[in-house]
Amino acid sequence: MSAPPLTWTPWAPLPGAPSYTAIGLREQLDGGQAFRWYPESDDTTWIGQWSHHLARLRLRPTPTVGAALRRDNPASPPPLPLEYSLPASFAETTLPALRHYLAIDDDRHDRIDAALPLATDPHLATCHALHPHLRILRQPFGETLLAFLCSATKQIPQIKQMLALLATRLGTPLDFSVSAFQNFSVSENALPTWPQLAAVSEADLRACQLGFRARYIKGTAEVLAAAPAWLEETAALPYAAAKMRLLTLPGVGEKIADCVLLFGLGHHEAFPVDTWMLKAMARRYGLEGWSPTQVAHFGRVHYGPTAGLAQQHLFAWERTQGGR
DNA sequence: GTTCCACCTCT
DNA sequence: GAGGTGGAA
Repeated sequence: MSAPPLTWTPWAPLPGAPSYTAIGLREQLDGGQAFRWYPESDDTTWIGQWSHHLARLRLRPTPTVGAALRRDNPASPPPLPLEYSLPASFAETTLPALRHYLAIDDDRHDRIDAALPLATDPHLATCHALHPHLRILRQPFGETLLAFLCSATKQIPQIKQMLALLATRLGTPLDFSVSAFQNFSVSENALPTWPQLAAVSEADLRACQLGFRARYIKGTAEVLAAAPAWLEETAALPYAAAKMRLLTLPGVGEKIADCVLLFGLGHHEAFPVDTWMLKAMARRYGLEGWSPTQVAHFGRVHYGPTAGLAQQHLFAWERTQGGR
């Protein structure tokens, strides 16, 4: 009855996936959208989880000769194709799930990317040039809600730590043996579902280093437990109506609602505004003194259906280049 | 309608 | 003080 040993499929190209630089792949997987991807030995190979899935991604390894040829321009290595490796016994279902998660062959992403107002918005064009292939992930709704309830006044490494603890202590084991994992930060468990969260005490949640967020997660779990179709019904609503429902949950304000709407429900008109974005829009767009709500409104009006992707580009640039 | 502060835990 | 929210002033 013990889980089978895990064997990985051989590394293979991921058809339809964009090419990334190491920096770009890090921004894509660990830049504030998702919190369950970990680099392996270097920053070109990552292992990550979502739902009951586990996957590895890497940049196609460069031959040594290639590295030598790039010696003249080491600061900007060329983008490399993405490769994947999956648990062999689940590859048949995980591969399509991975493609969906990464929005590969998603013409909606391609249309939105093409519709970004790069010609009339020079700063956005600068940001976009830094990560031309950055895309909005398509993450499971319930997990996205949990992740961003953890995110209040926390940095990415701390959010990842909370989610890893939640999975390890409260989640359901995956069908893999523990020894399969090469990175200790990767939990052998899925994240706890909302029914599972409703069944544990606030004290158990606090033991996952959630702090005051434990009360919000417990409260949200109770709301969802009292209305079993809550997530499903919310997922069926358009942006504004889904947002109103999310805002009724304890611990969900406008920023977290917009993150969940964008990363978990694919509502690209969402424009999450945190302190980084407040700073970015004040400095780059002259919005000094504007409130977060006002900046969010500006973003939705200015960028329309491309607001979510534009926000991710502006956000990435501000965090990594913003000192200039 | 806006502003201020407590809320956990760690850097 | 931190990638926020809720309640009070």
